Amino acid sequence: MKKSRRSNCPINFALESFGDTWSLLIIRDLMFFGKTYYGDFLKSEEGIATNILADRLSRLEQVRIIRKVKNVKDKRKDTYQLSKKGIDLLPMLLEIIVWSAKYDPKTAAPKEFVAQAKTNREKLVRQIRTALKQNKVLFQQK
Amino acid sequence: MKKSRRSNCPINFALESFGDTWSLLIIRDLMFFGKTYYGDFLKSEEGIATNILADRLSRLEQVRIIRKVKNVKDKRKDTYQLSKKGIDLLPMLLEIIVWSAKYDPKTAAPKEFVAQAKTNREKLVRQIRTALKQNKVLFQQK
DNA sequence: GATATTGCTTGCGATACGCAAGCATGATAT
DNA sequence: ATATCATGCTTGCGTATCGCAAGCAATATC
Repeated sequence: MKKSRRSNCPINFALESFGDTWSLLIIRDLMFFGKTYYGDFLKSEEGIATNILADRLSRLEQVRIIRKVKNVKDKRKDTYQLSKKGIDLLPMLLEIIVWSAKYDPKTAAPKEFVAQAKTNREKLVRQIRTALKQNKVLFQQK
Repeated sequence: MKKSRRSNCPINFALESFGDTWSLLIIRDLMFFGKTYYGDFLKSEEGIATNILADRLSRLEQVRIIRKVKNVKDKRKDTYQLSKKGIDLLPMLLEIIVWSAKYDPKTAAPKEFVAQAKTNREKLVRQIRTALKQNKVLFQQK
C-alpha cells in the first residue's frame, strides 16, 4: 500500500521522486564521481547513515532513476547505475550548480566547470552523457 | 547556535537551502502563481500544515531566497516575495518541469509551456522575470 | 464595541532520522 | 576445508521532525 500523490504538479512530481535531503547527493555521486558501490556512497563527505542510504537507493530504484546491476566479479558488490531517466536530471543538476556557485562564497564547484555550464551548457551536457556511457569519471574525489 | 554545513558541494548547498519536501512548492507558488500571503500558500493543493509553512517561510527568509514585506493596506497580511536569489532559481525550476513532464504521465504541466521551456528557454526566462517584476500572474489557479 | 479574519504558536501522537551494533553472504588466505 | 575478512545491508533505540488540531494576539470590518 503506497501513499497517493499530493498533486500532479511537475515540481511536486520531482519532490516526490527525489525531494529529500539525501537522494540528490546519491545522484550527484553517480553522475559526477563515478561511484557505483554501496560503500562508495557511504564514504561521501556528507556522511549518510547506512539505513538511510539503503532506503534511498531502494526508493530511487523504485522510481526508476537508478537501477541495480549484478556484479559477476564480486557477487557481494552489486553496482548502482543511473537510468536514462536519471541521466536526464543532468540539466537540472547543472542549473543547481550554477545557482549555488553564484550564491555560495565557499562553493567547491570548479570555476571552469561552472563557466562551461553557463556558456556551453548543451555541449557540456553532451560531454557528460558520453562520459557516463563510457563509465568515465568526471571528477576525482580527494 | 546553527548547525554547520555538511559540505561545500554545490548540490549540498542547494539541498541545505531549500532541499525539503515543501520549500520548493512555496517557491513555485511565488514564481508562477503570484501567491504572496501566508494564507495563499496554505491553500495550495498539496496541503502544507500551518506550522510547517511558518517554519519554511522563516528558513527561506533566513537564506534570503524570499523576503517579507510589510503591507500598509492590511497590517495583518504581510507579503512574501522572491528575492533576486530566489528568482535566479527559475532556470532550475524550468528544468525540473521539463523532466517531470517527460516522465510523469499524469503531469499537470501545460504542454505549450513545456515546449517553450525546451526550445526557447532563454526567452521564457526573460518573460517570466519581466512578469515577476510587474507582479503579473503566469498561471491562474483553479 | 462586538465579531470576523489573518498569521501565526503550541501540544501531542505518529513518523522518520542518526547512530551503533548485529548479521548473512561471498571473497580471500592458510 | 576452514578461518578470517569484506561488503551490504537490517535491527534497535533514543531523538528530532512531522501532521493535525486547537488556541491566541493583532488587525480589520461591521
